[in-house]
Amino acid sequence: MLNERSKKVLCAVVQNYIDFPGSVGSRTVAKRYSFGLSPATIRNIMADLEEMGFLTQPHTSAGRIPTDRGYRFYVDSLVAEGDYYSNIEILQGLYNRLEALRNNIDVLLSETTKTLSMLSHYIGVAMSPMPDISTLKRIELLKYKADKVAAILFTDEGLIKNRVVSLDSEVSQKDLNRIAGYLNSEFSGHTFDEIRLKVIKEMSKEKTRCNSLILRAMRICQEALFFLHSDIFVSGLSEVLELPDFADLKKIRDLSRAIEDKHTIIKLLDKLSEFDGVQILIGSENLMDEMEKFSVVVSTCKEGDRPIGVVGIIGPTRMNYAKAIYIVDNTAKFITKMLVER
Amino acid sequence: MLNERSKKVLCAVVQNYIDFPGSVGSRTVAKRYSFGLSPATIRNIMADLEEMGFLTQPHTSAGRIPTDRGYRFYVDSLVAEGDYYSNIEILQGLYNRLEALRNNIDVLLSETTKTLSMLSHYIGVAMSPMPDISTLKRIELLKYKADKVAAILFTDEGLIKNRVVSLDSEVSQKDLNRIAGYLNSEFSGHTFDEIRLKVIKEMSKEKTRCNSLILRAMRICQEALFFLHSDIFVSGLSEVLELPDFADLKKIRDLSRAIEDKHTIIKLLDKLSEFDGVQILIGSENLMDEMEKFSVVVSTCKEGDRPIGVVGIIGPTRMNYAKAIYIVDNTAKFITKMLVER
DNA sequence: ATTAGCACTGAACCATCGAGAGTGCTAAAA
DNA sequence: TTTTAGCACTCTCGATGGTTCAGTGCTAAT
Repeated sequence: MLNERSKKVLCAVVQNYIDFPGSVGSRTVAKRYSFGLSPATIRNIMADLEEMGFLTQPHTSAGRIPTDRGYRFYVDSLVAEGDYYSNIEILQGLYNRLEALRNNIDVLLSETTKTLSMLSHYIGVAMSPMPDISTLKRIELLKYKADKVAAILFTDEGLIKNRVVSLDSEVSQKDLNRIAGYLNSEFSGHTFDEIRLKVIKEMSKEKTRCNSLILRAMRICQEALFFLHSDIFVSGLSEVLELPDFADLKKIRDLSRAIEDKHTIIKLLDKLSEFDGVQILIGSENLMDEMEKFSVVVSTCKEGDRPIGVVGIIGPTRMNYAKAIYIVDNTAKFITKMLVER
Repeated sequence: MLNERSKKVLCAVVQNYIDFPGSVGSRTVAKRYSFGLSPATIRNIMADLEEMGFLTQPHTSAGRIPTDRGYRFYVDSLVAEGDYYSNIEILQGLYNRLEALRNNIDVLLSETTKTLSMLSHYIGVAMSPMPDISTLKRIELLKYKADKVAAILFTDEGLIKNRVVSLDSEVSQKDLNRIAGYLNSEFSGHTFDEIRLKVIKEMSKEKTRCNSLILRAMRICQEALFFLHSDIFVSGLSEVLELPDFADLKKIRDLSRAIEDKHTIIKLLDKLSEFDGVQILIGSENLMDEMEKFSVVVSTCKEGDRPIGVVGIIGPTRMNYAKAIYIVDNTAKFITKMLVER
């Protein structure tokens, strides 16, 4: 459908647009990339590419700029060729700083976003695994105040969460230990989703309602395990505001709305986390109105098949994809190593 | 130095500028605020006010706009008169939503910032107490992996923090309990600052180095207590971007740089937290270059004399101060109640 | 001390114009 | 048949200039 020559021209246009702001004309392409073709020929090809939806004109008599579809083609051929960036030294230096934080996953992820945004000059994002599908490793209950208990949740993914829950009556630490023991024997090794179901089922049993220990245990679970959510970290908005792409206010508003709506971002990243390797969504592929001018490049850190975190970059569709892919890929691998070895 | 009439004119100009964007001229003041004076007289007064540094002209033959000093005078007289906003019902409705979160201070504060920004249409900020001056109530050590321990720190302010620390050798939970017991007996009731000093002192003692239990305890403390920092929550950037004040890119960049630099914001809020009641910093009073076009309205939640949290609003200097003060004041009182009753 | 009157100022808006970049089309060349 | 040169055309962008308008500062009268 697209002959070799058209492909080359398309990629040249996209590349040039990424490298230099401003629409790209036939003359530029003919000159800068040596096709041995005259501007007129390039013009014809570009007209064809426009017809096919890879390029568009901001206005008659301007050059062409890529559409989302154009970027997609470019990125796909980039990935196919494995033609990324490469200067590992710079990365390594920044990663070293993160080494010291490996014990505390939330601090690690939060700092990782800063590193990502520094490296890429785009927005860095990172997300801890979705609690719903995380598996509980252990729960500990510590008496906190007379009728409050701090529940410490450990997951197989290495997350540690603490939540305070209120009880209807005072309970001794000894009783709490018994309750915790019971909960661990029942729920350890199950995902939070499963546990929630079990709790609901258990609560409806006659037997449970009579056994005050189990009843208490279930109540605590209800409060402690519901409404858990992924932690998400975002940083580097000020980086992208320096880019010429963000000259207009509307775009900035959209972006800031999008990144403040953590819930939606979490869903987006979660959906991507089932795949392996670097995933890329370009412009409207995001399926979020506010994000239609932006691209997302992410990779999921996995231990076996289980996601243990997501890292990535958000930037304008006119993004240096080669560099972004390279950075995200390496950062994900680095974080994976740190989290798995932990 | 400023006679009654000048004061009134000054406040009228500021009020008008806050209510309607655009510089305010003598005619407007004379008309909208019934002084019984002609525009010409107002003009003279305004010229005086400019000379004294309360007002400024964007350009000759434009109206006047307030300087930071002008705002300051206005705000001071606002506070002196206790002349705030008042429709408590709206607030109450939003606060109810927060009630459910009272057990978990970080979730509470994070949601509070959203409420603040929704109410004010400016940026909401909230900060947990500075760990340095928080007092440790209890420390618990839970075995996490072979050579890792999760340290759970409880403070008198109601914070719960967990950190993972690495050990040089495996330690049993029983030993950990002994270590925790020792640490609690030694450090409970002391601030983290004090504890850090004690740890350093202890580490230098010959006796310590020989006692492997104490040595371990100190090592754990070192890792767990150092580099603690306040949690800070910020939200509502997209709200302020809708304001006409944020038409120009430079301002947006400054603001986003300022709120991404959490460290500096923490220092700023910390400095303000020693005072009681609503504190206001206008424009350049912030002493941060990036913040010179913005104002901060905060109030510290205290239990007795001890700060247990800071809540506030960041917005343009052209801010509805009466409303902002009202919102911050009430929110701080509400949060204080929730945290203290906990 | 206050005010009316008036000349003056500078931003904002609008229309116009020329330059420049780049196109599409046509006809000639390969 | 494909490629290219040539040319008319289109649209943006920046500069220019005129007009309007809000609001000032000053002066002289009240």
